This record gives sequence, structure tokens and C-alpha cells, in this order.
Amino acid sequence: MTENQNIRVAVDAIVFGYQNSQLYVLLIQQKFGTQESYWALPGGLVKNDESLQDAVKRELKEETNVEVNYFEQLFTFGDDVNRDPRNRVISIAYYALVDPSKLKVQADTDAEHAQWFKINEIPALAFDHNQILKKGLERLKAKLTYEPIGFDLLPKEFLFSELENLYCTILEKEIERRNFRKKILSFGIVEETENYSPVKTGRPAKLFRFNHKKYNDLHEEGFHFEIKFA
Amino acid sequence: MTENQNIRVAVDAIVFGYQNSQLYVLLIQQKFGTQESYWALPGGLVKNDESLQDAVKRELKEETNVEVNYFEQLFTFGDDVNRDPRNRVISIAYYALVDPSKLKVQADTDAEHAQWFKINEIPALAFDHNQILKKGLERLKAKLTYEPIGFDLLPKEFLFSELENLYCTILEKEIERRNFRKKILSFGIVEETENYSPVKTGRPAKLFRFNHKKYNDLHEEGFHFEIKFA
DNA sequence: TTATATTTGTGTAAATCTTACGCATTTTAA
DNA sequence: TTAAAATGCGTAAGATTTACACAAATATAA
Repeated sequence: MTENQNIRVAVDAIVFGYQNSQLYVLLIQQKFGTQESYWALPGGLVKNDESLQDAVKRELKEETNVEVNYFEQLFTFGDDVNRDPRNRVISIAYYALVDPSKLKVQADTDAEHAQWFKINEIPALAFDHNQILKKGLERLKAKLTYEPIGFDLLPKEFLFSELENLYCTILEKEIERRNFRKKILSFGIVEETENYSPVKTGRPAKLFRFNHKKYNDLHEEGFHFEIKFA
Repeated sequence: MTENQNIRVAVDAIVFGYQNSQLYVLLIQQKFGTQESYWALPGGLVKNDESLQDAVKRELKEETNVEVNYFEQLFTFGDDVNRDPRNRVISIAYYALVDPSKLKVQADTDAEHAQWFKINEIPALAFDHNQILKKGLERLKAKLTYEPIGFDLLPKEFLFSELENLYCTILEKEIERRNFRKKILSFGIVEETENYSPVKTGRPAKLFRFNHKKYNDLHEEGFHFEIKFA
């Protein structure tokens, strides 16, 4: 009985990007198989001698030419025995956040079929990928409130208003500008730089930077990041 | 390449129990294989036509004779290619919480090698099971603070002091009795019963009950359970 | 029967954190 | 020079959290 198990192991990647008050996800167009022409999450089968993390990085790179160095495991999909009509396949889904500079890397080498989609313009995807994406989005929303991951979606130096908009956009909520700023600054993990934004409209604004080291130190001491909204 | 993938898919179960200010985990003794005589988490290979959830329930039942109807997926372990020395095996770990009545069901039928271990008397386990358990425990601790799961470890009717001790024990923290009680009661999800505890020492205490329905209703409306301690 | 030990059950004041709210400043473009 | 656009700032009221101590109900032992 242990000898005839016939289950494939795949990984899938949800890669989130953000720009101009829009959340994006990176998708690829299926070329082969029964799900041909459907868009899908990047991913594929794990190799025998490869870690799951490596597998998801490799597949992403192969299929979209995007490189990501940190993926977080999201969930393993394997309760629906027929989630892939060809074989029994279980998929370990991962997600990653990339900064806006990566949003332009489409139509590359063999990644011609990769494209960034706005989160609310996602088509019907192959397999159970809409469901996977849904779970990823829920996780993103939840994490945004209790871990400082929003910064991973912004350039190294960013405007406070961008951070603000990111929270509004992803969480689909209004926020009180003054209180938000006060709160974030009170943590002491975001610092003003000497630079001003190149934006030409309105009063010039200082650029800010997330201080990873400071956050890690505070975190060690028991600090918990948390942003709540009514 | 897709044809020669050779990776086994297993599930493992962390089953937590609680009694008398002690947190327990259910382990089995390995009978075969290189990890013979080591204690291990219940678990085994998934069948081709079986959901992951069903697999973990089946394995647990087979190996320990304990039945659990809700497992939560914890994490998938598959980055270490040699975590099982025999083959490449990835394992989807689940955890469950059971009430004290199940703590007695040892030495049953074919479950003679199953045993409850106190959480701080866990021996060296087979494979990477200590690591899996560690992750499970972290999750349990975290969830305890933001979801009302402590009740799953108690009998249907319980003393407030038992709930209190459960939190202290698992989180390894002191708590302020009056504030804890006030807080929990303020949620309106725990109700007094008409019954008194059979304990014969000290002032007789009312038994309390967790109202699942009430919690679900409140949760729908956006209520978030949360217990924090200094 | 009385005293002691044990555990339950409760209130309040101070401190902290959260919320709500509006206006002056600095720039660009008309 | 004026209008439009976005930044940057402070405070008072309300809500939540914390810290803290003693009386009540029972069983048991003296």
C-alpha cells in the first residue's frame, strides 16, 4: 500500500505588487493541458531533490522571470481530490510581496505570457486558483494589520501618503490621516529621510524609510506592530 | 520530467489535550522503520483518493483510537529533502484540540502504543517531529489570544478558575484574575449555568459554558475575540 | 461550635490609548 | 497674485486597560 501512492506535489506562487493605489497579482497564461488559455498562478511540480521554497522560486523565475527571495507558505490545497483533472495533485501555495520596480518586468524572455492583474480584475483562473488567491488575499489583509509588511510593497523610500493609501486600498477602509501617521511614527520603526519627493503638486513631502533593524530589535523585546481601524 | 516525480505525501497530527493545569500531546511509538522505538506524532501516507483532512483523521483513529472531527492545517514540512531518511516525504501537519474526556482513552485496541505526554516532558521524537510540535505549540499559543479556542480544551461546563489556569499554563504567564474575568464576561460569549462545581474545597463556584452560537453571531458582526496580558 | 483554610466573587480610581476633529504651510500652475 | 493641491501638526473627550484588596461561602480540623 505504501508503494502505490500516486500523488503529485506542486507549488503555486501568489506574487503581490502595489502601485498607484492598486494592488496587483502576477499571473501566467497556461499553454498546455486541459486548462489551456486560462490564466493561472505561476507554479509547477516540485523536483525530487528540491526544497519546496526552492521549487516555488524556480517556477516563478522560469515562468515570469521575476525573482523573489522570500516566500511565505500560505496553505496546502489537497482536500479536493480532483482539483487537477489530470491527476491527483496537491499544491503548497506560497505568497510574496514585491516592490513596484518589479511591476514593469513583463514581456520578458520566456515570460511573454506573464502579466500583472489588478486584484479586482482577476479573470476565472485555472484549477482552484481563484480559491487559492482568495485565501492569499485574506492572509495579506490580516497580516497587514499585525505585521509591518506593507513596506515590502513600497519602494525603499516612500511618502507617508503612499503608505496611507496602501492601507486604504488593500483593506478597503477609510483611515484617519492624522491618527494613522501619529500611530506609525509612535512605533519608531519608520524614519524621515533628508529627501523630498519628486512629486510636483501640493506641498513637497519628506520621504520616509522603514527601519528593518529597529523593528527587529523592538520585536525581540516584545513589541507588537498593530494597526487597527474602526 | 513530470513523470518521474517520486515524492510521498504524508499527514501528521498534533492532538492537544488539557487537564489539571497541564497541557498534553498525544504520541505513538514507532514500530517499524529506521525510527523504530522513537515516539512520534500520529500520521502516515495519504491515500490516492482521500482528502488530506480524511487522511489525518483516519491515521489518528487507526493509530490511537482517538476520533477528532476538526483539524486545522498547521504547516507543510518539505524543505528538508531528507526529513525522512527512507524517501522524500513531505508532510502536511494538522492540529486539533480535544476535551479532557478523551485523555483517558489510552491502551485501547490497537492503540496500545499511544500515550499522552505532558508538553514539557516530550522526548526526542522521530523525524522532524519535535520541530513540527514546536510550530504547533506556537500556533496554539498565538491562537489562544485571538480566537476563543481555549474552550475546546475544557469540558462543556467549566469553572472560571479552570479557564484562567488554562491560559496561565499554556501561555506561561501570570494573569490578573479580576481583569481576566471581567474581560471574558464583557464579551458575552460565556454564560453562567445553574450548576455548581462538585469541588469540595473553598467557596462553591458556578459552572460556565461557552456559547458557540453567540460567538458566531458576534463574529459575523465583526467582533474580534482578544485576550492580552502584560 | 468555632476557628481556620481555601477558593470565589466583586468595584473603583489612575493611567494609557484611541478617537474625532480643522487649520496653517508650502509648493505649482493658471 | 491667486487658486488648487497636498503636507504637517495638537488637543480634548471618550474608551480601555491596569492595578489593587477584601468580603462571602463552604469544608475541615481543632
